[in-house]
Amino acid sequence: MSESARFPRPLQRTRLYEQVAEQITAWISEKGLKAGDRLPPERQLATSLGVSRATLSQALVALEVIGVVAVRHGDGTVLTDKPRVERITDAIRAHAERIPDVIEARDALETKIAALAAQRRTPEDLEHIDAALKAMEADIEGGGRGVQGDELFHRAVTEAAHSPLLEQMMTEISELIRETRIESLSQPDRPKTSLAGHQKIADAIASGDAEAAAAAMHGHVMLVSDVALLRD
Amino acid sequence: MSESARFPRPLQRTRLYEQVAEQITAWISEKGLKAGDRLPPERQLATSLGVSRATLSQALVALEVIGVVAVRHGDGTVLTDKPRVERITDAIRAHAERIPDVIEARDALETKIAALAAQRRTPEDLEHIDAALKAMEADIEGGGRGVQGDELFHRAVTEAAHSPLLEQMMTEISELIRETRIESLSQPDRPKTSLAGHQKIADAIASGDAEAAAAAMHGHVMLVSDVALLRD
DNA sequence: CAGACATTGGTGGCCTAGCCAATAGGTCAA
DNA sequence: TTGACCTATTGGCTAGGCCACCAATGTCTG
Repeated sequence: MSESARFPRPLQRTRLYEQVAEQITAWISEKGLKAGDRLPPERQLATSLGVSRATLSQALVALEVIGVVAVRHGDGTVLTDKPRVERITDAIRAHAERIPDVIEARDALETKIAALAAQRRTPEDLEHIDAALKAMEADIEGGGRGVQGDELFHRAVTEAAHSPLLEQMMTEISELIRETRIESLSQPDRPKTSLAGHQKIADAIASGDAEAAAAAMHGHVMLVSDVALLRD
Repeated sequence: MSESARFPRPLQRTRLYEQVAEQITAWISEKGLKAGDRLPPERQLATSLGVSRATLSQALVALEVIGVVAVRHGDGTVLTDKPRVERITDAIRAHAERIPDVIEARDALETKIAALAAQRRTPEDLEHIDAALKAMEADIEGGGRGVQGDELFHRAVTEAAHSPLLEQMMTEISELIRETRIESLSQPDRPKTSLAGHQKIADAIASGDAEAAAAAMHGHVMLVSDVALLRD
């Protein structure tokens, strides 16, 4: 190889790994690959792309940083669905544990999300929300705290809003929210109260009442807020 | 180390390049390096970090993707002036131009931000807001569209909210907002209307009325929304 | 002397070759 | 069935080398 000197350089100082990364993403969407699907082994991919393993590795690092794939030692390279956008999370955590900040951000995002969900939810969305509600209920009756159901519920509502940007932002702070969530649900009787709050939100969304949904969500987040603030 | 058996799941899959990247960033902030400053040559850095050049190269790719450094062939590795998190921007833009999504996200964030600003603004914050207002006014009277003043105003309000997480999120979508902003202010008479809206927001913030500030901001964002939607 | 050109040292880009380490899945004995 | 073990497969990382690029310096020419 290496007859590239022939071309007058398309103005771009494109690094090889960038081209490789683009080809890979193109290949992914072309093949319609989804989260969990595997990329070919590095050695094979490298030869089929006509680059060295080192360069391919750089491309994979780039894709990993962006959050497109997850490279697993000894296993393979797997497509990621929920990109690891932990940058913000890390930044915040590194600075200081600021629970109130998280509450504020959550309130801002989820209130709007609830309102949008009330307007846009499809029957499928309502099913998901209901399923999450039932899961949480079952867990609590069994003595659990309903943490997983709680998370499912909020994710279902977020998806029902059908707003990619807001969903992305929720994903970014989801990890921070999780911490406050666990704390909140650890309070006695809190799970039941929380469940009731969820039901109220779900009802408003189901009935298409955006204002009521927003209000219910706001109240719910504030409830969690109280608890979180107690620990200071 | 390596007593990770303590935790059932964590399973530390730290890739070498990640550690290297962290060490480099640590070294950067430790040395207080700024944009334009140079990192040591790869070979030197590699040996001093005790890794191969290939691994160091991966770390640099990661940092390049994040936007911390720019690697220049034949010249060296230079710190970038934009430690930005353009991930979202890129992701959205790559997918499709979704103006409505931006409006929604902006509404969610800025409504909350306005409310917080009303409660937390310091005298300095009010000064900044007022200065932005005046700048926009002067620009418009001079026949301009007040784009810069508009941006200044929203940034000042965001800072007045004193909420790092929300501020971070605003930064992330600021570029997307800018596009809609320019479009909106291109409409005849829109600059004046927009200025009036800003004044209303500023007054509410100054008087400490959170609800009024939120309502005013919401109305303002919706105004922009109308315009943006017109172009479809 | 001034400007164009060639040289050179330093830097990153990319490759080849190879060994190490983790994982999954099979085999076989208890 | 269960558990320990083996092994093929796959990624992780290193070493060493050659090439391309850039900037500064030196050199030649007009």
